[in-house]
Amino acid sequence: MPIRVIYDAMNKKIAEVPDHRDHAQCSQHMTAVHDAMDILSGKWKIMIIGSLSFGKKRFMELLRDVTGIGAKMLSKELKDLEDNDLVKRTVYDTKPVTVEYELTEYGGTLQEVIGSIAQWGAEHRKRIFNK
Amino acid sequence: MPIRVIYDAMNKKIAEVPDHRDHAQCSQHMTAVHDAMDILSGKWKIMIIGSLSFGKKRFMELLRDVTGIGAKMLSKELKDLEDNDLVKRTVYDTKPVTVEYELTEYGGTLQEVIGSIAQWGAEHRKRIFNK
DNA sequence: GAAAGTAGTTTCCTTTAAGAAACTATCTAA
DNA sequence: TTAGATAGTTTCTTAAAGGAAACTACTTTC
Repeated sequence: MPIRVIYDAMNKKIAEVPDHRDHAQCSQHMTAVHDAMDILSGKWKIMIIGSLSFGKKRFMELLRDVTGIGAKMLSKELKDLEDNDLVKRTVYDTKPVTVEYELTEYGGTLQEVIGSIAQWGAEHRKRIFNK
Repeated sequence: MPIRVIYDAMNKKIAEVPDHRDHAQCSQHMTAVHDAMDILSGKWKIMIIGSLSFGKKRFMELLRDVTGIGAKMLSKELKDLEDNDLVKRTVYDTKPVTVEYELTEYGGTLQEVIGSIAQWGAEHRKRIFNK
């Protein structure tokens, strides 16, 4: 809990109290961060979204594109993304079946966030290398 | 690897080739994301930065503020953040010792990123609840 | 001299994330 | 009829993250 310091008229500290105002604001912020990180954290989700931002992809294409991922992880991550309405899965009744994955419009809104993360990461990398 | 489709003058597909252009661009993007996520991922780092964005804090204060964290994790995460020049640790020669943690100027630059994550997270939460 | 506060560290344990390999089921082309 | 491609699932195993509790070492206050 953040502390709020109370001063008197002479600007002398008279008390420290838990700052519920800041705390409420801060914990709302943290909840929001947590909600987003649930979707962004882990080794693969951002890469999958990144790959899909280039257009529709089939399962096997993603398996090739997203370097290093295995079928199990890909399948699990795609399910998670679908559950969160970020990715749309379409099955075509061809033989053998074709399944296409694409970003939903909502999934597209993540690109801004990812962009902001990437931008900071790029600056950070520069900084580390020029040390 | 993304695929680039080549069309002839009649706009008929004549070939599909691996798109190294997109791939190079994309993988640079991914590296940047990865660099940033190294710092942002995990259960605690963003919360610690969030707490420190309200001002300097001492170890025990952080232990109370960052709900649920234990001393071991806090100590480890603070070291990581210090190593990355995001947090500054100052020891005062009082008895018992006082140690203060604060965001560096560079650490402050993360607030924008975290803000963008939080904003998306807040919208996401609304969306989930209004379903 | 015991209790409580400072700032941690150490040890042991559990949980979660992730990966490798084998397997299912269906279909096509050689 | 056998190999290869589609889109996965299942099982087994390892690696990494995280947590609880006890412990260090020092000092002040009761």
